[in-house]
Amino acid sequence: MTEQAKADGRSIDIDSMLCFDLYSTHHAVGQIYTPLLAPLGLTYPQYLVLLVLWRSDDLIVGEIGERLHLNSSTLTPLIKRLEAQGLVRRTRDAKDERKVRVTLTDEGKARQGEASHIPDCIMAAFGLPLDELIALHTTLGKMRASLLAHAAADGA
Amino acid sequence: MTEQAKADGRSIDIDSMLCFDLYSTHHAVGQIYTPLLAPLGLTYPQYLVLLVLWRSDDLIVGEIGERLHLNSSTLTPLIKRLEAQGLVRRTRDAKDERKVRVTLTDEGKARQGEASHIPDCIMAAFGLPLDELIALHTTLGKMRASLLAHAAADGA
DNA sequence: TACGATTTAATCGTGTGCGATATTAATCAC
DNA sequence: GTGATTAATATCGCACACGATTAAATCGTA
Repeated sequence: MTEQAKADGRSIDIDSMLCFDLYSTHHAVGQIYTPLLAPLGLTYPQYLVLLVLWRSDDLIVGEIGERLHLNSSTLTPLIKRLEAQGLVRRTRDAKDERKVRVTLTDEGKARQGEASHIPDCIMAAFGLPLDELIALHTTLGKMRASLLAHAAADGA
Repeated sequence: MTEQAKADGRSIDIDSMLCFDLYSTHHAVGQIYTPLLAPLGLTYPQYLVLLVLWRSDDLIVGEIGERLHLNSSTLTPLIKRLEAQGLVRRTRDAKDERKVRVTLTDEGKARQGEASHIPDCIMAAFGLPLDELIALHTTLGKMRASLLAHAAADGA
């Protein structure tokens, strides 16, 4: 058992509590997004891919994967579903045929307008003041960087 | 578009950044847990179920689901996999045959000792001082409560 | 007692996610 | 310039995760 579990009552199992915090808050976010995205015919990961493309269109699969920390085995079928809905096009790069360029269709671009109300809904659902949200963003950024560094170190 | 996006450069898209923070930090936690749990033959959700049972053995499926915010369609197959590994037993409650009681086997109890090094590994990987971790726990708790309240309100 | 409503798990279909592997294209070595 | 290596995407198998539905047991109440 952890040392701090014995030394300090308030920090018992802070590790598993925090992991569970991330796990369950992430789920709770999903429960907010699902009804907002359902009318647009999108899932949350699909919305994330569109967010990336709305910011900078015409990316290859690997570039989307870098931004979202997803690999091709997840992205390929997901992007094909977006293509089946007519929101993006998948075309082989003429210069390098290994690459698949993903570009928004007119309908894919139009979805941005239809989704424009979502950020305010999310901010409202967070229920925290802006400065606290920014602090949270900073803390989670540091934590993620540390976690990824440890994962890479153990894997090497 | 959000109002604060125009007013304050640092808070542009804080909503999607924060959702992505939760999403990707959660994933990063998974990448830390996976190699730690692999020698025990466990996945992270399976480990969470065992954490719950180690704390209080002999729960019904619904009680585990309450604690982890998971429903039976996720838990039933997951617990069956734990049963197939000989870590838990599933028995119908004699008093109320609708309920399935989940209890640890001796081998399931023994896994707790084999997993005892994990919390310290996780704490180290977080890379943040304890007070910051406790503050994060508090913030995420408030956020989760707000998100769930909004989800319930919209659903009703 | 009977019978409709509720509770509890289980099942089904869809959509992520990942590791391992395969496939194809490009590049490097010599 | 050909063979080996590397890079980029796709495929496969497994394990979540959820909503909707189903099935069985129990409860409430007339």
